[in-house]
Parts: sequence; structure tokens; C-alpha cells
Amino acid sequence: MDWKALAEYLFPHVKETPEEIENRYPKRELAEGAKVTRIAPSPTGFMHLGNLYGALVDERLAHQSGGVFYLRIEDTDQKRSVENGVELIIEAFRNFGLTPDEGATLTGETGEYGPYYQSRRKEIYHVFVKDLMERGLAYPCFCTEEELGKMRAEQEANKENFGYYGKYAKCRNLSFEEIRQKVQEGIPYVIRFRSPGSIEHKIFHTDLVKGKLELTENDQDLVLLKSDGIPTYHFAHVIDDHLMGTTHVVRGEEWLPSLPMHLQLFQAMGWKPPKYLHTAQLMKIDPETGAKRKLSKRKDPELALSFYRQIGFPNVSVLEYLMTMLNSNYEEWRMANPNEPMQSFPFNTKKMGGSGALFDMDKLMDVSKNVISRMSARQVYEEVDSWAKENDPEFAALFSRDPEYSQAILNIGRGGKKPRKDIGLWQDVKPYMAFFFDELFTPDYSQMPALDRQMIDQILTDYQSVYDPEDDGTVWFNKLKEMCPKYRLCGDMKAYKKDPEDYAGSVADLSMVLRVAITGRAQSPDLAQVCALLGKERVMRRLKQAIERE
RNA sequence: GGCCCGUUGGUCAAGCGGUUAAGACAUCGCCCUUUCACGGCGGUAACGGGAGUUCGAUUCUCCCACGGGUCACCA
Repeated sequence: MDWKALAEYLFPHVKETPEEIENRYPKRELAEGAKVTRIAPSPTGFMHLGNLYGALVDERLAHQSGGVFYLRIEDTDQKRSVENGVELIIEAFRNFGLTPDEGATLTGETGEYGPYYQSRRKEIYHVFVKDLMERGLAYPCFCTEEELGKMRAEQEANKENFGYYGKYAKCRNLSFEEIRQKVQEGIPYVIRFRSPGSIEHKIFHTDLVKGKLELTENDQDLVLLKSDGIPTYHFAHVIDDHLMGTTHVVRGEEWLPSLPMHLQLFQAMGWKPPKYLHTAQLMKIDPETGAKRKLSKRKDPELALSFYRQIGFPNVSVLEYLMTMLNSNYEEWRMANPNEPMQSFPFNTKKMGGSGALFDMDKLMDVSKNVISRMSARQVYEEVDSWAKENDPEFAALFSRDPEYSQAILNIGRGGKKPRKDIGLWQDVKPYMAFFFDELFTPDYSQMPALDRQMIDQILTDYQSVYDPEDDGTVWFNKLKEMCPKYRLCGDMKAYKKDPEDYAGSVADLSMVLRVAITGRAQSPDLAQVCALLGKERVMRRLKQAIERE
């Protein structure tokens, strides 16, 4: 077989040589140890937690080492591509502060190693395919989907390995004449790699996450170019990551089975493969079957990044949670460095776990409450404001009507050593502070303590003449204590607990009466501060309103 | 079915031949406390099974079981 002639016959339009292409992609000039990583998503319409998980590793690896973090769009599958897919990708990463240094952008691309869209690199792939073919390492395959299906059924029946290899690789040894004939008949074909491997051989490889691996050599004649001339992921990965100078490839462990294939391709090309980090999968318990399984795009809406945004998790919370999964010592570091930016954490691939982790919403919530408790009232205000504008415009209007008022509310119990942790989601803010707004004040008087109605009303009446908005917390509470004897309530909790029978109740009941009247519910932040914010007029009105209750 | 990865409490996880087997979340109890939210203290709770190597295995090797992934002209 004259491979050179065949290559020329099938790729007459390819004039460039591999050397010429390589010269267009010079070695990057980076400091020793600098890592080049990339995120290479497909524009399928939405970004999910898995993308972010990997991207976080990519970004940290690159920027922690003074390297480059770039974005390449893997749009080789036009069937699954979505109109504004690229914008969604770029926006999602930007929201999370993972901005690539080069690659695809909203307006085009930046960087010297492009094009960064695989769909724009067709000519490049063809040069290398032609080269492989000239060396007898690639050949056209005319098998139809139907034939392949039949083959698979036969393999299943014979309990043989599936796939296109050995004796099943029917097109492997077609003669030039046969090929020419089929091409002239207009039969579509793909270009396959002629695998020199055998499953009798083992290969050894060290993965940065999984460690030492013993894998079976690849013997599959994988498709390099689809019938439309566009490369498969496998081929594009090898060509692109070589030319673009990627030093570290971070991807999910579902890619592990195709690693031998990729390694074989790198070898055939005469290139040094990058380091690989095959990250563990994010899992969940399937609510229907009760089984642990990989998080799925289709079945699990909580996987979409937009889901977290919608219910109002701060991006930082999601990032911090992912980081705790990525590096288990992150939590420890965070406790020791509560105010450091996440970027100061010494991220280490050695600390990455090798097994799949269940996604834990409770844990995320806890992380988020801590994240938010560390923010200033002003920060929280701004985040809530922008979240609410998008997701709850009605509340947004109330919330932003008086920014100082809202911030003062958010400031209750904020800061200090033991800050309140009421908010984990921006969604939580509305129920938390609703009673501060007359429009949302829907009192539940059934929460009143078990005292006589008459007594409760008396307390509410009396308090109106006692209340002074100028009182500070201590004075405020002392006044409540002083009121107690009149109703046979005990002003001293310790004394009350000793002999509860001697009293009708305690100052706790009295303050609960006021709390329910003023906030409309049994739980609230510090009542004195609440009253101070509500203002005298509103407090008085609510006290009266409570007396008039049904 | 073949190939591959994994298996420490409910969850995430330290551990890398000798430990009372960390810590976090969740859960339970107590304390603090005018409610709640914090905070403090404490409890329940784990090395999948079997061989082997070793004076000694959670840690090393093998087998099995279970879980997961993968076997496309999708990535």
C-alpha cells in the first residue's frame, strides 16, 4: 500500500506540513514549574457543578504556579451545541471569578495559541491526520452505523470485547483500489487510527490524583475524523493540548478508560503527553433507587450552576464548598485564616481524594452560613439587592427602599466573635427580616405564651407608657423586669427556675408577649435592637394592633 | 461481559506498619441564654469479607464481595 499516495488522494487540499504548524505554536516562555491548564467545555447550554469543580482545580494550578489558564471551546459536536452556549460558559466562569487568561471571549478570542474554538481548527487536524496516514497509522473506514451495530451484537453473542479492532476492523486492510472505488461511489467514511496496541500488553502511568495506574493497552482503531471531517474529542485533545502547550489536563475520571488511547496517540505523534489529573466524580443518592450514582445533567437540576444562583447561594459559598471537597485540609486552613481570600490557600493536588464524593447540601449550607456571617452588612445588602432584583422584584423594591434601614437590620448581631448565622441563602433573607416591613408583617398571635388574655393585654397596654426608644439594651430589659411583679411574674430567671410554682410566669413570658406583638412571631433577633430599628411609632402601632387581635 | 477506578461513622474525610482511629457536617444531650441564631461541653457512630507478609495490619500483597465508571462518527 502506498500510504503517501492514499493520503494525497484523500487530502489533496492539505498543503501544510506538521512542522509548519508546529512552528506557529512555539513553546511558551514561562518560568520553571509554571503550569498551563485549560477548561474545555462543550457549549451544550448549561454549566454544571462538575465543570466548576474541575475549573477550580485548573485555575488554582495555573495561577498558583504563575502559569496560564485558558478557555478552549470544544464544539466538535454540532448536534449538541447551543446557540448562546459560549456566552453562558464565559459568564458562568466569570461569575465565579475564574477568568481565563486567554482563549475564547465574548467578543472573539485572545492569545497566541488559537484558534480556541475547535470548529475553527479543522485544517490543523487535517494536516496531522494526513501525516499519520502517510505513515500508515490512519486509514479510511466505510462501515455504516448498521454494520457497526451488527458487529457489536456479534461480539456480545461471542462474549468478545466490543469495538473496532483486530479482525473486526474490516476496513483496516482495504486496498487503494477498493478505497478509491468507495470514495467515487460517494460512500461516507471516517478516518481511523491504526492502533499498534494489544490488550495483552499493560501500560503504566502515574496520574496526579489516582496515583500509579496499571492499564491495558489500547487496541481499538478509534475514529480520528468523523465523516464530516471534524475530529473526535480524542484526536482534538491530543492535537490541541500539544500545540497549545497544556502541561496539566484536569478531567473527570470517566475519561480514565480512554487514557491508554490518548497516550498511544501522543506516542504516535511523537509528542510528550501532559500530566493528567483524573478527578473523582461528584455523586448523589438517587431518590428513586436509593443508589449512589454519578450526578447527571438530565436528572439532577441541582447540578446546574443556575440552580445555586437562583436559590441564592453566594458564589463564594459554592466555591468554598467545592474547595473543601477538593482539599480536605481547606476547612482547617479556613478556620485558622477566616479573613484570607481563598486564593491564599496553598492548594495541593496531593490532597485530592481519589474516590467519588456525595454532594452534601447540608454541608454547603453550613459553609455558606459561615461565608455570609463573615461579610459586612453592606456587602450582604448589595448581594441581596442584586439577587432579589432578579428573583424577587417585589421584595427587592421593599428591601432597597431604604438601604440604610435594610443594612441596619442586617447588621444586627453581625461581626464580633460570635456572629449570628441566620442566612445561608439570599432566599433566606426575606423570611428572616420580613416583619421589619409593614407590608410583609403578618403576625401570628397564636404564638403568645400561655398567660391570661387579660394579662397579656394589660402588659401590652402598660408597655406603651414604659417604652422609650432611647433606652439601651440593659435599661430596656431592666424595665421589663420591673414590670413583672404587677402580673405575678418573676423578673429574675434564676429565682423563677428555683420555684416556678410561686409565679404565674417569668420575664421570659413577658418579653415573649412583646416579641409576638412586635415581630409577629416567637423568634427574632434581639428585641431591644429590633424595636430601636422599627421606631417608636411602629412599635406603638403594633402593640395596639395586638390588643385588638381576634 | 471486557477493561478500569474505588471501599474508614449517616455524609465529607485525616491516617500512609504499632494511634484511646483526628476533624467538619448531620444527629442527640447538657450548659450559656428573655426567644431565636451563635458559642461552649459531651454522647451515639467507622476501618466490606477472606487469605497472606510481619513480632504487629486501617495502612503492604492477593482473592472475593459491593459500589462507580467506561466500552459512539458525545464530550
